[in-house]
Amino acid sequence: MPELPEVEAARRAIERAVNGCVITAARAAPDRLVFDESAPSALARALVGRRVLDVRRRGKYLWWCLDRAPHPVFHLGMSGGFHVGGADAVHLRSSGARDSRTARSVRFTARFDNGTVLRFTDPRRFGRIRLREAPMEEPPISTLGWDPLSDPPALPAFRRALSARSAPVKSVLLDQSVAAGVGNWIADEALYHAGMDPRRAADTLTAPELATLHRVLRRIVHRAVAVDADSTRFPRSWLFHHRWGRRSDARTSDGAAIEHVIIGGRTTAWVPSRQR
DNA sequence: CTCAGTGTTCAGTG
DNA sequence: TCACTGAACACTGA
Repeated sequence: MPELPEVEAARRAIERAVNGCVITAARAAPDRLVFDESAPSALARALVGRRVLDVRRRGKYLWWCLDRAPHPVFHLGMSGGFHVGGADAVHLRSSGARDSRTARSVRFTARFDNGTVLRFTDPRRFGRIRLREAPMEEPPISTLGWDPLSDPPALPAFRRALSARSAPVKSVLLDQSVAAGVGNWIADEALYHAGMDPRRAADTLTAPELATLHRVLRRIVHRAVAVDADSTRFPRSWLFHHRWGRRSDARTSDGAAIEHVIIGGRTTAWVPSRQR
């Protein structure tokens, strides 16, 4: 799930549930991949007793500003997600295949003094939880480019960034040091609505094309965030609803053929009859 | 059984 | 050094 809109939806849910609350307990599964150099025990130690002053996001990274450093920084990877529950709302150990699968993928749990329980799940374990003294000033967050929601680029900056790159425009959009938070489906969606061939070298785009892409990218992100990243509420006209179908016969809602190519190592859905 | 997948990083190349 | 490409990572579901 996790591109910018999903992470922003998670940020808002967490903020709503626990802003101003004190962490009363924290448990991290022993998992090198997820926690890396911060031992799980160190993570729990740093969090318990701390108050959450703010929940912030930039690109696909989300972090909690506590009343004392270090602060936990989260990345959802390919399959990560937060689950917010009241003291008795979530029974991850109850019966049912789905629940036990979810329970198995819990990598981190925190309890708060208002009874809320927050769980970070990630079956595929590409997600990351790290401690940072000053998240904004340190990698990886300090290396991120502009955020299309909270820090959108002015058109001239957008134009400069793209016209300096010879890689396919799709790859440039996915570059987090350029557009933080843009992921595979948002890049495809933006290029589809901009009528632009994703394989084109970014430095061959004309000024009007760049202006269109700039506008469309912001619109997609805003719309997705406005519905809390609930894809069932994305506009029907979006490529999103059709890109996942069987590759051979995928079509847009009005019948245009969807092709799939690999660009920058990622499957790219596009409509050759509409994108030049 | 095989393959693709809403992401990032790192080694290799030019 | 830089820009770019492709593989690796780990696991699930189609």
